[in-house]
Amino acid sequence: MSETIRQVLASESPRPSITVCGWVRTRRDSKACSFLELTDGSCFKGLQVVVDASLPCSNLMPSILTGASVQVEGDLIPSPAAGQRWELQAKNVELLGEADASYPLQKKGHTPEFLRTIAHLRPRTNLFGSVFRVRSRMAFAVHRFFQERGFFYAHTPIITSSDCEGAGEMFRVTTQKPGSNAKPEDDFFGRPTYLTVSGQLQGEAFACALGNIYTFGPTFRAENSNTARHAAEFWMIEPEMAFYDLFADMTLAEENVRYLVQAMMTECPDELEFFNKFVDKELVARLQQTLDKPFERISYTEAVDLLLKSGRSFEHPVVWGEGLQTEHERYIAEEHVKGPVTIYNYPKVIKPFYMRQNDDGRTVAAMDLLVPGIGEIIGGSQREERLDLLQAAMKAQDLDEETYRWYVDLRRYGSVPHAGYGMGFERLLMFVTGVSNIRDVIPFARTPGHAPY
RNA sequence: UCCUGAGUAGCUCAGCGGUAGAGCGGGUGGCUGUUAACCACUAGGUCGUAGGUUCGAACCCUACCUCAGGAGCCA
Repeated sequence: MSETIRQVLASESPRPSITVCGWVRTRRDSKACSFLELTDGSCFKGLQVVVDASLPCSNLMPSILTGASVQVEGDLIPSPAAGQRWELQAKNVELLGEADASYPLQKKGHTPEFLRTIAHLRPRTNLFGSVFRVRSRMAFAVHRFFQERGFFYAHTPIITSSDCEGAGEMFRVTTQKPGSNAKPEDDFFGRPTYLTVSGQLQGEAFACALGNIYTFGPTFRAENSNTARHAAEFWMIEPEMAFYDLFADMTLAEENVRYLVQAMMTECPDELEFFNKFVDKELVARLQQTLDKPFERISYTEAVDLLLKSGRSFEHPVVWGEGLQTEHERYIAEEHVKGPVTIYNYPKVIKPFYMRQNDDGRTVAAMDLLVPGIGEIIGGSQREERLDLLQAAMKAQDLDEETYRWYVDLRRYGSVPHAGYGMGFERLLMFVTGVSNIRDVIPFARTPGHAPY
């Protein structure tokens, strides 16, 4: 049975006769021996394998090029040379799978853009191996955060007939043939159905039964968005809490981000060091500051004021009642606050019907958590729990109450104050790794005109 | 979808009207307990696609395709 390189490198003492499998990162030949740098994805570091030229298997060396897969049997000994603590003195090397000179991954000089074109091979690189190990760790940390706080994991549907208003264009789900004129009533579900853009509405039903719940699953948006921060398929974390108001919601969101940053720093030190060195030299400082300093909170109205008083000329004018533009959000997070900031109480005219109306009559209890470099990483709100006000908001936004009957029922029977938010998992990963394009934190990214794998 | 920029060797790029170049990667030889090893030689290109201008186009013009950055939409 072979061991992972992660296990081997953690050894406290030399160990005879172990077996390791992996891919050759590079081979260097010397007079008396060859050096293989072996990685198996189990950790950031590779294992140096030394193959003595006198071994029968050394005649394999010329065919062991970068990318080849091998199984090595040998003794783990302290490395006599600088650069690594342990090395594997090979007794036998078996070539499992050759990689010829056309193997696209070389020892240096690859751009993320090129690696995107070989998404099936890029996890073998330092950068993407690190990203996807971190992705796994962070996903587990998300569950831990909520489970430690007594939240229940709710599986809201992927196929849905309800449009979570304001969340964006939806992908249609149908079994009808292309070009068919069949009515929705004749389709598989007897009504138009879509891939979910949010589990929030169903999440509210579960929060109003189990108390605190969260969802964590794939989400789909058919927007023709071509930016470094948008994907057509992404993973979203959506907690929903009964008896929470907006401020409790914001506090949980802040703790959530901080917990995950802490997890990144304590659980992925090798990857963090690599990202800080090669991807974003400010990363560690920025993450540390996220832990050290409390997040600021600024109301939308205060935000508009400080933008107007900033003396900065923005491309888009700052007007109360209109959405904050990216340049405005960036100014607030990156220059004014210089750290994570939550903006809350937005004008109701720019927000969806389910957000709770404030007493001023013109704002709703909504919040966005912005982080430097990424922008919005969390968007949430306290939900409108008052039946009459919810119905009025639906009417004002021209929504058919019949479609949302079950949702309105939650206000009809034992309605309670409740709140929740959505956190973009990939945006979180961008924040904790410093990787600047969402396509590089998803294994096989889906964006407009692009789903080749 | 809009704006801007870029597509030249397997990869990263130089060349910007007059014989297609370098580094890395590959091959051969040398040297060496090496560390993105090193030295020498060598193979490798419809210069994104299609038109056009010109005696002559990788280079100038037009359209299209692809990618990137910014914007909108949002997580």
